[in-house]
Amino acid sequence: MKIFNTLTRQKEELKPINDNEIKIYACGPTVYNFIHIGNARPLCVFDCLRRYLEWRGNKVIFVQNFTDIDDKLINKANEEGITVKSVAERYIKEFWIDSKGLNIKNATVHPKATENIDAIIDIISSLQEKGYAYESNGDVYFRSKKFEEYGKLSHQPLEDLESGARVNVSEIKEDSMDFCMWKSAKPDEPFWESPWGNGRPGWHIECSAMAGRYLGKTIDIHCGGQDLIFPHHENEIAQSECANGCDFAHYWMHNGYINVDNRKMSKSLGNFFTVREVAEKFGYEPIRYIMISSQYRSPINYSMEILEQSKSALERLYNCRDGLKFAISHATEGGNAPEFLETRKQEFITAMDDDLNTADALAAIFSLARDINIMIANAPLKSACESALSMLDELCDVLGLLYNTKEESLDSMVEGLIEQRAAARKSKDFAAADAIRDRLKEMGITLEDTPQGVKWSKN
RNA sequence: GGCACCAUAGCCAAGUGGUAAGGCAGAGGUCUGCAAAACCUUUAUGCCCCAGUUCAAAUCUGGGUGGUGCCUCCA
Repeated sequence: MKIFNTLTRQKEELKPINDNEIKIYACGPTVYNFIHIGNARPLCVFDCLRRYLEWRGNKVIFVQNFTDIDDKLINKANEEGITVKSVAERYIKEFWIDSKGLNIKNATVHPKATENIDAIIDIISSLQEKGYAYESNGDVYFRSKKFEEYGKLSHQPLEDLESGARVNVSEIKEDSMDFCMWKSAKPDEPFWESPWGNGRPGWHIECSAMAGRYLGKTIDIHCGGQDLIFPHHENEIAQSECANGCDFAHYWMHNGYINVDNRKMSKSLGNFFTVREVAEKFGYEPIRYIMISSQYRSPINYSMEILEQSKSALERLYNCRDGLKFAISHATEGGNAPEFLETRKQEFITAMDDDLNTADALAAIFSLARDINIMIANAPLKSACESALSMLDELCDVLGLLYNTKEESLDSMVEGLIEQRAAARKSKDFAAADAIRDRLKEMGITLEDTPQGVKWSKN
């Protein structure tokens, strides 16, 4: 499989450190609010990456953290007059609801920053011993200029980053490009004891510490949104590589933004939509579909229109699967797996192997759906249908789609109505038949007449 | 100022040298008592513009135009 590596700015063959085992670290949410659509993209995209690698026979160790101590959490806690811990707990709970709704598989480990303070202190101490960190007024900073490779991920020499910086140089720091790893506690802030006094960790150091603790000194893939390249990931590299003396991550993957009216969706611009509010109107699955329907590095312009389109596109796939299930229940025994299954599977693999081209992979699934629909129309044998169903489910599952299971049974009242309608149709009383069909439609049950009999589905 | 990215039909979106995938929406048809679903046909002689390279360019090169992002918390 080839992956576009931000570090080298080109597609590279993925070569894991250990055969058939891939260690992935994905930066997780800062839990001070509901996640928005922009946050949902890396969640969906890298979940696909993980599912695909697993489907291809790899063991994937996937670590995604929760940032549960941070200025934004403290502000939120102060606003609401509650503790930082309760803010974190609340939004972690909300995160799980959205995450489950989007069909994101749980990571192997979901570490919290506050549960890894010891590891954070260890790495800072080690950096201090090596001369990469210095203490100032109870804060601890990283000496960016001491790390010669600083800027290698964002491909910016330090001087250029510096000249563009809009931050005022603080008297506490030796240099404007130094960044904070440990912040001394202000009154009424949560804190932990440390060699530098009471304080709390900075944002970048927690990821270095947790990646190191749960995945080792060198990991295979580190991923996140493009806006994390600088400074977050650049700083993680500096910290981890200086502390450990080896590569931090071999591959860096960054997803593109979700835009609104062609502008980046972000909290500071205030043009964001939460996953929750969108899901309440359209359901979760169209959101995931949108994330899958284009290549992960290109921008997506969010709109109601694409949500509607995604919903319709999904409907096509659901119809195909329903049709297949109906065919299976009415087919005669026997038959073999049709040849097109393997063809479409190969198309799917080729697409995914090319830097996770989910758009092309999805096209392979739609081609498969067409093949299946044509097959169904020609009274196929049972085994042919069963193997087609399992292929459809298998490929959709790699993309994490078609996960909403519809009800498979009807209550006796509805069954009675369906029988009455069948009788009415037989006696050519179409008015009565249509009345029953309309009534069931209002109840959320759609009837379709097929050569094999009536087919129903629930919304 | 530095460094990047993007521009393909009404909408979304693949394709990065060999003659425009797929989805949504639209049109016509088949099937059906009617519908629904499905299937078939159809919808860009053209991929922002201008030059150039080439037998061949959406794809490569140069120059424009328009838009965006990062350099500050951000996925």
